[in-house]
Amino acid sequence: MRHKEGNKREDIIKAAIKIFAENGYHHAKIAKVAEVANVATGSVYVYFENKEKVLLEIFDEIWKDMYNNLKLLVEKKEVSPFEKFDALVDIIFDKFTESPEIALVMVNEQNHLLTHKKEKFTEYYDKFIELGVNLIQEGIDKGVFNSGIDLNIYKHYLLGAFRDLVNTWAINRETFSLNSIRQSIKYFSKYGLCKNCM
Amino acid sequence: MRHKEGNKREDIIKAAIKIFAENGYHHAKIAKVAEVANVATGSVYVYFENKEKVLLEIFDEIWKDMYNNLKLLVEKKEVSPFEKFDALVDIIFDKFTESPEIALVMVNEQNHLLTHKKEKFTEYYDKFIELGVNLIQEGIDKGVFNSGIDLNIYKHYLLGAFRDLVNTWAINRETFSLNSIRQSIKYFSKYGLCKNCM
DNA sequence: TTTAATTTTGAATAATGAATCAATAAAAAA
DNA sequence: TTTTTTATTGATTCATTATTCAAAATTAAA
Repeated sequence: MRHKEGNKREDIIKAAIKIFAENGYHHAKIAKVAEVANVATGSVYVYFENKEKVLLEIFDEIWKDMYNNLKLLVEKKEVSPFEKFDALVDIIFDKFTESPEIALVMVNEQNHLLTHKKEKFTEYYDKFIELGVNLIQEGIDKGVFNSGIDLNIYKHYLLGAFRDLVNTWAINRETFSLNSIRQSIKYFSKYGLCKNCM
Repeated sequence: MRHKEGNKREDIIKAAIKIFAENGYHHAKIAKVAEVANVATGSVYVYFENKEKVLLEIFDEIWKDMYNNLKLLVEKKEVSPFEKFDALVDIIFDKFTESPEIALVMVNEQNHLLTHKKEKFTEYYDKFIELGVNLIQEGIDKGVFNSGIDLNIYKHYLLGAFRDLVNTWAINRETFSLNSIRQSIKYFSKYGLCKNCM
């Protein structure tokens, strides 16, 4: 009997990220994804049930990876809440530095999926958020983070800020350096707008 | 000769906001928009060149309105930077309180339009952002806002946070009150995460 | 080799829905 | 009232593209 040759599944995912980033999910054609992946159109449907499942799979892989990184971080006892917060920012930025296309797909498509999901969105997203919230709660408990913070609201505040900034960078890379954005997020998040307010 | 009866153009816009919010722009059908607006499918194409122009018109109206409100605010000499900042937050939240559907359409579609625009996105968006940046710069100049802030980055930070929070509220209205989110944004923006850091 | 099992293919299909346009309706002017 | 002009209609067209599936290709086992 015949064996599956190469990593067609992986090739399709990579091609899909590229094409979805270029055109947006809705304007992306499966035929084009297949072409870039160097497989036949039909092969996409051997590996994935339909177009949306390809997108969901992309998100699953991304959030799974980021969740695993965050899990390692959270467990470290010797690291302070401030250092952990910076490291959390780094986990996300490192992922997007690795692939701006992923950043674009996330910014443009994740929200729509979360809002109109018929399918379950990846569990790793929820798990990631949960760990992030724990991390900040730890800082509050230790008395170094502001206790006036509503964590349920704060997590969206932070995520939203990320999304817009990463998008800004991804479509405008000559103007913004990813590193300056990374540093700015760390700064704003900690110190806020107000000078000498506390 | 015949006169245009009623406000078909307005009816179509209103219906489109509703339908785009429910299904997302890409899954929304012009036939359905026409049905909700109580006009024939063809009438949509009398008032708008194509589907995308309907969406662009929605954004134009929203940002025009918010820009005009912000303009009035910025001109007030007697109001402090802090009060102005709170008022800026209120302008956006008031718009979304007025119509959660608008919030959803903005959160889901604006980014994609900005990223992949062939058409020019509404000028009022840029103008709004510009005024917002001036407002914060004023606070820095007067010595009450943190001068370490990179405004070009901060504007996206703030907008992004808005987007995610408003979206969270719009799809999850039993859990989050719009007012608590409004207050939280004002709080986080001013004080940040860090306790006694400054 | 031959057969069998499985993968890969891509042209054909089928569904979708944006956009059109010829026909009709309504109001104003003659 | 009749004519003219403009607005409205919605069934139809037509391009697009996700998905299918029968045939071809490939490899392993017999």
